[in-house]
Amino acid sequence: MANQTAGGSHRAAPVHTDPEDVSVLTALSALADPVRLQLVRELAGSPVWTRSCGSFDVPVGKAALSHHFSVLRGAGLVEQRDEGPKRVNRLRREEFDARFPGLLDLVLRAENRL
Amino acid sequence: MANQTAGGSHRAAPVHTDPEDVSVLTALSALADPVRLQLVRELAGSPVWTRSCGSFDVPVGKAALSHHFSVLRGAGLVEQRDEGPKRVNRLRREEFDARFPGLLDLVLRAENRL
DNA sequence: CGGACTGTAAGATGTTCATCGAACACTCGG
DNA sequence: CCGAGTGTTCGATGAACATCTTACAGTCCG
Repeated sequence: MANQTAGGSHRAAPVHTDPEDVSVLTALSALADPVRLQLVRELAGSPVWTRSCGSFDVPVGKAALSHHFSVLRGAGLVEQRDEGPKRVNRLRREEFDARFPGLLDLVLRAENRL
Repeated sequence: MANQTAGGSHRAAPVHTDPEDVSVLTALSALADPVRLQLVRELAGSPVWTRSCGSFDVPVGKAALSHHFSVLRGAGLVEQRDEGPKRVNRLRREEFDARFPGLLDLVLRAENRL
């Protein structure tokens, strides 16, 4: 019957935090980690809603990966949506940029090595 | 004979890091701490070279304080100079801003609660 | 249904880091 | 030279966190 994108999954919906409710400290802490930094960067270089959690080339297991995405959600950086068995991601560019102007741009600059 | 600012103290000079040599990760990590955030903010609101390390109203002992200043120096955020028995500080606004445009401005905005 | 795939949850482990207390170094004024 | 003031270093402690392993909960396909 109902398809994935349509009806709605029976899975617990991911908890999202509005960037407006995020403190500077939380935002900086979220970005101050090599793995999460790479996630954000890869995400920024991909079309929206195209990357599932497992599609990232990071050197950690899926449990840790799940944790990192939880942190990114809590910082208002990433939005997630269930699409069949996968959970696809979107970088909340505009919303996050409205709350912290220039921060994402800064982090995404190639000049900024690790 | 030689006065403090002139001759040069016999004390170990503080180790400074050029903002140009600082990674994004280091910069974000340095700012992702409540005590250091407060130090930077207080420093930004004071004239240059007027604040000694002990003049900040932070809820930590002097040992921890010394550590935090070390981190801030390592991130290219603060410059220190010995002035008599005191060590006075300067926020490296322009230099840091050249390396990470907008980051300091963002952190100093009053709108950004802790 | 059963199995492959994807992600989350819980518990254990190890490391990093913020903090403190105490000892030390240096400067300056009596 | 001594003492007050200022800051650093060292060792230890405790908390936070990143990670793993294992177990579990969904979704989809045959």
